[in-house]
Amino acid sequence: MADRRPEEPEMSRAKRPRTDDPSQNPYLAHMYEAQDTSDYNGYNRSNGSGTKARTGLSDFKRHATTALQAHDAEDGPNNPFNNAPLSKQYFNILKTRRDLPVHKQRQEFLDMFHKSQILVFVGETGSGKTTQIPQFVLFDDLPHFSGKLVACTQPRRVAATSVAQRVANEMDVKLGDEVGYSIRFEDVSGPKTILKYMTDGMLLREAMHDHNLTRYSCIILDEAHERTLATDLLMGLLKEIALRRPDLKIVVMSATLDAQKFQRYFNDAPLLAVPGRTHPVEIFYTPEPERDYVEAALRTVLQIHATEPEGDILLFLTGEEEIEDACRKITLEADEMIREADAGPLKVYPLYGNLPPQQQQRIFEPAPPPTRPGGRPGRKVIVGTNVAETSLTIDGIVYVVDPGFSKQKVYNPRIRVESLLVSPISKASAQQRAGRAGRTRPGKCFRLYTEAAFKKELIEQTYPEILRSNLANTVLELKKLGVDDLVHFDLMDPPAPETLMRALEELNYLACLDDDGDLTALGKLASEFPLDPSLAVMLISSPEFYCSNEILSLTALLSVPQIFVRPASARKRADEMKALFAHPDGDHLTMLNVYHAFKGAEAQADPKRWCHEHFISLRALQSADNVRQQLKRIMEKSELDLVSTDFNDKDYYTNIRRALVAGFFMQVAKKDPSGKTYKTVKDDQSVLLHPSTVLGVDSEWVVYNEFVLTTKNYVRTVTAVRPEWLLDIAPTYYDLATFPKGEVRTALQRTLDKIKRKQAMKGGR
DNA sequence: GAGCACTGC
Repeated sequence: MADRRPEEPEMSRAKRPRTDDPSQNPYLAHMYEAQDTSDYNGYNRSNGSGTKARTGLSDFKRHATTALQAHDAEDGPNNPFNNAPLSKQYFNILKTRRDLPVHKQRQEFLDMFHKSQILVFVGETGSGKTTQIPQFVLFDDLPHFSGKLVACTQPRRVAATSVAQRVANEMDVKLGDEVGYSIRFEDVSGPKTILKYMTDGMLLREAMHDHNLTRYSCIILDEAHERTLATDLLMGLLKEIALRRPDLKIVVMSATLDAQKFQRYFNDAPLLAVPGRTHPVEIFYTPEPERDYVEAALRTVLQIHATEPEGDILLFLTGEEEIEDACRKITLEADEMIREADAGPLKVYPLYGNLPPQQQQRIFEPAPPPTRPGGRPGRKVIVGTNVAETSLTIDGIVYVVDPGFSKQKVYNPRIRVESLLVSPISKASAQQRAGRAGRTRPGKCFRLYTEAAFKKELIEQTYPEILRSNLANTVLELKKLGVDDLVHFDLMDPPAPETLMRALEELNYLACLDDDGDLTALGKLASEFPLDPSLAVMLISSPEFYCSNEILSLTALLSVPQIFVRPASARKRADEMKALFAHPDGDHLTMLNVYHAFKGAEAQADPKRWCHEHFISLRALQSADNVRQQLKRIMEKSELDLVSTDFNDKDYYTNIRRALVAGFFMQVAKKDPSGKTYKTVKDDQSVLLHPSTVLGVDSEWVVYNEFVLTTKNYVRTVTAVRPEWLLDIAPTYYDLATFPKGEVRTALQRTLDKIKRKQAMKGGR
């Protein structure tokens, strides 16, 4: 395969496009959609046909309006929602809005909206659903007359903010007035707001304090097919709220594939489908399975460059290292092709979440021009992770190379470990990837697997997040949301009973749930924090250990991405810098040292430079600062004291280590007698300390923040603790009467005996 | 001796 000459047009023979009935090809479906030319009831009539100027929407009857009425009101001259004169820009945008596919079905939408409390809306990309449907709702639901709001949820912050801005422009209002958004750390909405875009997690938070979501007259769940944890929980809640609140309207918006599943779930709610506006994408498969998907991907990219007409390439790989490696290799090979075969210039861009935003933006740079006038056209290649599948859309992509893999979170309830695994993608994902080739013009998608594999081996949909996660946090949230009977809570995909049991058990040990499974006072408090239960419990307990200021900082640091930067080109220097902050008792204390140094005068004088010099991520620290502020406000509201032990006190660090145990007593490992490996307590998993640790090998007992499953089982971010603290701080979990027999129990028993002897001596004196 | 896809509160 490696000796294949680039100019050989093999692809047309080996990777044959599908030739079976094209109308059955789901990827070409949009070519065959019924040409809808009906402008029902003359609704699409031209502008200015003698309709009088209308102010406001005073003669609109709620849930009995027509598309025509809304159309007239939109034509101005004044803004129907605030009576201000409409701008020229407004009318320009209005014209383009009326060209969107959803516009044709406005009346159809309203008819269904009137008849049904819950409505499922399916719209492919380019249909305009995210921007238009909420506006259609506004003109009929008239939330401002009842003092309520229409909410539209998004899985991601960027989507919530950018769509809100766009819709504010479309409605000719200032962002934050009639149209606003609400995301973590930022609420741009006010008393005038009638349409609020928000993250699904944010609406879930609101539901915790208002179980009926009474502020809202209509809730639109967008991108429901993504099945985020928050969306799944919201769907379950909304199903219940709908019964308690007949006045609440619910619209669930999704991509086509699983529409019927949503319909069924919502008691056979009516469904409205709107075609998208994309170009056909031709799909090619490999005739034989590929052994090495990275190698095959590189080969395919280079072959496209050599043989296919102008157009940019998007290649999907699984992770940062793989991507950087592939970028290097493609660049090298392309340079050779340019030298030896007069190929056009090729620019390669990596794209993954960890990339600084500035570098992420570079993918939008135009493809390079020909090296000389009249030469072969240039091309850009983007090598990206799944971010390119959902979060980011890049126009101009004509070729997609899809090896069929992505890293996915998996949860093993038996050993209570979440990990990332390179796994085959789903059919839905493959379709989404292919669709990226048809945004600006007809494109091609090269799948590096056989057609038979696609049909038989790929699952239909990626498993929803709720089936792949530790549910401790979810269960706590549900309890706080007033869902007492978890087993009968109607989720679209109920998680495995074992996963639920594990979560309940974990929360019971953390004393967030009592033995009846009811929320305790501690549990209620913990649910107020946007944190995992163990972190929340550690934070809430920290005043008892005289170090809540420090644990507050540490909790924030543990909730953001890795603060230590270690570029491949300067590993040694980075390690030397990290050593400056190292605390002999562990990584938690080391992180705290970094934070304190960062907040010191020298670093604050020029934080960017200081971080760069010390191989610290400024972004991570700034975001930790943000999180810290938010957590601090919640602590103050909950009347939790902010205290510190004097830095010169010998117990300063000891107190912090003891507080760690209060939340992480279930994440403790003990060194094996062999002295090399560790065993997790209770689960008896063999683990190694992650090589990034500052901890020496002489620590008998450690708490760890996370499990990392790669080639070996590692525990990362570890700090030394003493066994007597475990017995003292978490007596229920470390109850030796019920503790599994083994080395760990024997060691704990010895510790207990020692404590008893000491006490006896004291008492005997 | 180094393995964090992505999102969210």
